[in-house]
Amino acid sequence: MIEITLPDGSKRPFDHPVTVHDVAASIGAGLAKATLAGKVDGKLVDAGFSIDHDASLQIVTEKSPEALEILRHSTAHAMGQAVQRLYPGAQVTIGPVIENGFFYDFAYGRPFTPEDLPKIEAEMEKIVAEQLPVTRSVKSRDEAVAFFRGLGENYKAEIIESIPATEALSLYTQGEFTDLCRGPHVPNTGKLRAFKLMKVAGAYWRGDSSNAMLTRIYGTAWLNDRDLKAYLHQLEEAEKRDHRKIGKALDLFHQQEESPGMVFWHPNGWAIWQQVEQYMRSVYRRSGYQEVRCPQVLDVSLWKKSGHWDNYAENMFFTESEKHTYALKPMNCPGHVQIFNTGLHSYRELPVRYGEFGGCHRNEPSGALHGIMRVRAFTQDDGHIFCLPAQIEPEVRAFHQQAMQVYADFGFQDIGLKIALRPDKRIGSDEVWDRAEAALRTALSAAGVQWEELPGEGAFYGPKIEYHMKDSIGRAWQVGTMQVDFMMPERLGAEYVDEQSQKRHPVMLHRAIVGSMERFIGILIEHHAGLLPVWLAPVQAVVLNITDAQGEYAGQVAQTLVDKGFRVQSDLRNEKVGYKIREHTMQKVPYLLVVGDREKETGTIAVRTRSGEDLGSMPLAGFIDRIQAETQR
RNA sequence: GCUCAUGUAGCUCAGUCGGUAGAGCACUUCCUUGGUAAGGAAGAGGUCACAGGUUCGAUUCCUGUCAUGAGCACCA
Repeated sequence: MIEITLPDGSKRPFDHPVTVHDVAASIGAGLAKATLAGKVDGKLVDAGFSIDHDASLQIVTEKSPEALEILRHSTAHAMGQAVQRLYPGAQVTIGPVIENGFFYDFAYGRPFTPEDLPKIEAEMEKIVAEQLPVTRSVKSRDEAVAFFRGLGENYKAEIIESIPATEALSLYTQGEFTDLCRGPHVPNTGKLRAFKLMKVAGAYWRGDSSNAMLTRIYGTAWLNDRDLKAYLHQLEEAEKRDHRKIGKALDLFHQQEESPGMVFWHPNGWAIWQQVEQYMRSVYRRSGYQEVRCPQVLDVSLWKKSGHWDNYAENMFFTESEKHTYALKPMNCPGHVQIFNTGLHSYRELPVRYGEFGGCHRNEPSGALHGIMRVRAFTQDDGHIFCLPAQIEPEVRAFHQQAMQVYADFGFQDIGLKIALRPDKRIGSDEVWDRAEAALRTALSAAGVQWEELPGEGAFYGPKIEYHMKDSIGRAWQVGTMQVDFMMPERLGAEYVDEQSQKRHPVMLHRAIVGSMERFIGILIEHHAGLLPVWLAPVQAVVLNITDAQGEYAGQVAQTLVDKGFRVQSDLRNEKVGYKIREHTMQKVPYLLVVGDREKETGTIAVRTRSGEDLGSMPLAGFIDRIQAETQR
């Protein structure tokens, strides 16, 4: 006799072991049909799972939060099966569920191409129509290895070999297809719903670039066609926000073949840059940083001392002159240390804070380049704090608050925080690392925020806090960072004199808020879909005349606003006002100021916003008050 | 760097099963002076990414290079 407790608290007795599906059927035929899986004592299991003891049970249907993941995983299996039907000899490797879908990595004689996808999709549809039952079986590790070797699935066998021998493994079979899988899966392939194969890409076996390149096929899967369509639509919308597209349409910047990974800033784009830079300069000033400027090109001897020659050379650009080898700086820290090293510092002076808009060059792998988000020449809002160990925590806390204020001012609320902890390859004692990591955690706790920890991801000289922001299609980019460094001051000979007149090495904190100006502006463009807030907009208003009769007045209005410090242009072309409005609206200019005879006579302007709102006629002074209030920071 | 795809006018894109190319918008000129998202007409504009090869002939086919895109790896 066993008793099954349902989520509503009701209990059902059975005199023999029952499956999840049996229990569902005892409740109703409709529920049985809708059953995708079950949750027994909180553990996800297949619908066919047999319960042999008193247990709590939750039936998983498409309404359950777990449904989508199960569906996606089963859809991945259907794709694996389809590929093996169409391309005998293709080996399946791993096929996990990811955000919005799934992928599967295949090893095959040739890479798959986009042309293969429709065929595979059609075969998947067949598999769905066949309604193949999905069954689970258990094998010992060694049995499983032998089984997959027998099938010629060597990659699979390799994965299983790395699992302890004592573990039993579950295999899922549908028709002729069997794969190793933790499950659960849908009871039969007929349960699969709306799916679409999205793209093919290369991916290294086990994520290691020294291994073979497999073909990865990405797919998306949803509960119904409506959700699938909504997702595809969302992707299209996101594409419209792409900073490369908007950058071209709004004439912000361009890139060209002769300078891969570098940016030509056009007047409009540079206007945005200047706003960001001047804002960040005021942040430096308000938070106790002294702005400095260092050379771009430095002799390699310095990079040998700093450790970059040994650890970073493959990412650096070099140049020669008169038998000396120089490097373009990939980082600003060694330069700041040189400034700190001039003169003698007392512990009383600390913390010393330097800030720079530091241009860096890094020879990034060609495949990593991405618009202005990932470039080879970029400018960091890079600051370094030379301080005492006891000052780490207050400095980190102050930085965090300042950083969050900056993000909020730029319109970002959703910032992902991570702490990257000690890597295997590191310098310094565990005790020092303990202290450094604890300081970061304490500072963030004090700020009352959540973070994710990334073991092994820290820099070799210290742990770091990373601030991440998402772009329009969900890719997360690191912007700000705060790093604790116990090494560089020693390597480069930075010193201060302590209370006992002893020379000591200060702790060095590396910090950036926007990270790279280029990336941050790229994210700004995507975040606002090009509709930059008035204080950042490259052109804040355009004055439009209706006929030549108001040309002079329009010019005066524009000049008055320019004199007040606003970025304003006039458009006096011989075009209809509707034409000009369309053009400047598409250029996303926040305010269009129309002047006709009425405005000219009364000394007013008719104000229209880029969203199409008509604010009516107002005296110029009234508009100035408005835009002034809006652009204050 | 790796896999796949792409590279045609300022922009967005057609096209040539091998016979040196076309649209819309933008641009120039003329007409039009019109009150809130495209007024009309005419014109100019391309070594079809670059370099080799095959061919009577290559923008088209092949190879290589460069760049770009997606993903992987790497990272602000």
